[in-house]
Amino acid sequence: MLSERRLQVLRAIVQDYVGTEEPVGSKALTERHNLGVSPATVRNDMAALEDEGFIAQPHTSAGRIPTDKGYRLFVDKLAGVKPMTAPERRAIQNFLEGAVDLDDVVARTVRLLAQLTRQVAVVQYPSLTRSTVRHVELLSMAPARAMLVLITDTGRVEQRMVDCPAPIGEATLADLRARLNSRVAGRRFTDVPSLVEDLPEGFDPEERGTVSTVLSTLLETLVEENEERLMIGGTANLTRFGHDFPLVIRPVLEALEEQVVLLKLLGEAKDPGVTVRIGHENAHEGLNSTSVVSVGYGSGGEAVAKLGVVGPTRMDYPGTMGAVRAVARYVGQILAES
Amino acid sequence: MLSERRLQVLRAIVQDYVGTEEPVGSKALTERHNLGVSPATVRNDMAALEDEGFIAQPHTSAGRIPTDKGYRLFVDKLAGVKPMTAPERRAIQNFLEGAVDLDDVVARTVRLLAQLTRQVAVVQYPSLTRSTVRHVELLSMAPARAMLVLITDTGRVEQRMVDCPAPIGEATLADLRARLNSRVAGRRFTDVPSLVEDLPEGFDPEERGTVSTVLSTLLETLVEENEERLMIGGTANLTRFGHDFPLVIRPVLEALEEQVVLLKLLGEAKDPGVTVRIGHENAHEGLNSTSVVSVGYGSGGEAVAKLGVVGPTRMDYPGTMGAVRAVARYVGQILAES
DNA sequence: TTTTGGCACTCTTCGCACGCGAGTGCCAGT
DNA sequence: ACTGGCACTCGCGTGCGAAGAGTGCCAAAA
Repeated sequence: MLSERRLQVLRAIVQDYVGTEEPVGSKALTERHNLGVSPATVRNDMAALEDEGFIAQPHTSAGRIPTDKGYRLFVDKLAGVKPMTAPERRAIQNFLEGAVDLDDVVARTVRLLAQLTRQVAVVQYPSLTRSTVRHVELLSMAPARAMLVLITDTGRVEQRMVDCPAPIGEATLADLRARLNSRVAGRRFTDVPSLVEDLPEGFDPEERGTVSTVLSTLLETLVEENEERLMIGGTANLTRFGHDFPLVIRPVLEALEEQVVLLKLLGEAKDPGVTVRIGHENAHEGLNSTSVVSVGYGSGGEAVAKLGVVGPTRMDYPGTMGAVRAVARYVGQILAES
Repeated sequence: MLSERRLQVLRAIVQDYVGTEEPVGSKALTERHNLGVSPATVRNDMAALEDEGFIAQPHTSAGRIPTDKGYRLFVDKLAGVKPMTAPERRAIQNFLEGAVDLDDVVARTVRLLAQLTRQVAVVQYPSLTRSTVRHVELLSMAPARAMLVLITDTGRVEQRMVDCPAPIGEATLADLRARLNSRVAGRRFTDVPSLVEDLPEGFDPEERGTVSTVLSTLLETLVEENEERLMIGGTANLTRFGHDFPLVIRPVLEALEEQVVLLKLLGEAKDPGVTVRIGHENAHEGLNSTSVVSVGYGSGGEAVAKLGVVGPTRMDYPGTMGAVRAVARYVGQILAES
């Protein structure tokens, strides 16, 4: 087990390294933090910490830098979440309240997160399994062509063209719309398939083809709606990665363009609070030199989506976690109001 | 005036520099291109080209690199557009044909462009002044709350909540929907305001407030719809910018996040064909070391939006222009079909 | 007049040696 | 268990010299 002071030394190393971006040595440590012991003692502690794998030295005779494992310990045991100051919280709230619709909320959230953390922000659109259908609309576009519009309780709208096997009359369409809505309005996505299963039976045989075409399109749309989208921003902050960044930045940019990767990344975090994944803890290897700080957010008490930031492992964890948590909280409020 | 051979020298310099990314000297030039003259002659020509401002040398006693003005001449007079090969064209077509809806078309186009040109791709969503309204839908959400859904001929759907001053009945809503559609369906965005101007007059006095609220929301939505959106991709290709890129890449990333900037950028290109803006020709100073190759595309003969790529001034102009033109052409086809 | 070969000159780049300084590890002493 | 001292290791910056690429200019040839 590591003594209390050794943990303090680790904490000091992380803090200094995050600040200076340079390997930190024993002497500098004792000067900047008053640990009450001499450099020699600190050296012993550092040697122990290195044995345990919490810190490492880039080359012999250079200072130490924290390893992923070191950051992990720091995050878990040595540092809390740094709450936002009152003015910051007000600024967040004000900025988010200016949003006019869902897209705008997400867009503003991304900007805000990127600005607060000076890192790359990722925000998932709210939706998914807990979503319910608010309304389904059917419009006739051409004799054998209809448009299906799906509106969800989170305010998202999805449309799809439906090519019918046979011409369809306005009356039938209106009838179908009415029946459809009476069954699925207010219901969860996941419940819809079983609710509409027997719907074609209520129609004339020659219309059933059309009805089931419409229904299967609806089901498809629901599934696609489940495949969540997300928005990213603040990629310019990637330039903060460090001097060696040309090699690091490329896989990160590639990963950020693969929405699938990001969604998986956010999805992995099951923790109810703020989740931190450090360096190699990220499954995607392009992100092995980054840390991801994420948290769920949602309108009610339930989390309906995730948001977070991607930055260098050498980041200000307490501050970032604080910002992410605060933003999630206020976005939740905004969503609940609208 | 510049002699024919001097232009050939400039062309050779541009080609070599684009290929090698290194300043090109007189000797290397005569070796790689058989100009039929000696290095000394080429040196004289280079001196003349430098006097005219087409090329420059980074330091004394290094090779020459083209200036923005040099690239400009190259693009205008010395190089044509390199057409895509037949297999490439087939690949483009196949890839785009897999798209399921408008978003997907745009997304695929971005990927395609980024891959073909190995640069950052920008695609504007089709829409704008020539767009027409396909359908307007009104849904009751709560007693005094309605949802307005706007569907355009390009397949885009926009929705907006409307808070009414007074409760509104289903019947009134249906009535309004019918009247609204009979007036605006099929009409251009720009014509809508005058078409609905006198609509409230057909309603009971106590309903007029609600009606005009709905109408003004509709007009707002149309305006916002006009503010076009765009999608970008291939940012990982920014790492191709060169060795010195840390400083260059940052303003570019910042510019790419400002959709307004990009829209202005694309909007500036009035040329009916492929437009190339080189280096300082770009108004936004973050993009002063990039070139933008763009072109309009559209479903019919008319261009409804733009697409293009952003890359280093040192780029393969003929190839890039060919790729951009080809993609625009096939996207137009796809849009026309759907 | 244009082209060419030659030549001197300018700079950048690279390798190398050197010294400095930060930092380490170890050990003996408190 | 902590501390001070000491020898050792490297990385990093500096200065110098050689190499090489490229230029500009000039006088001769076409």
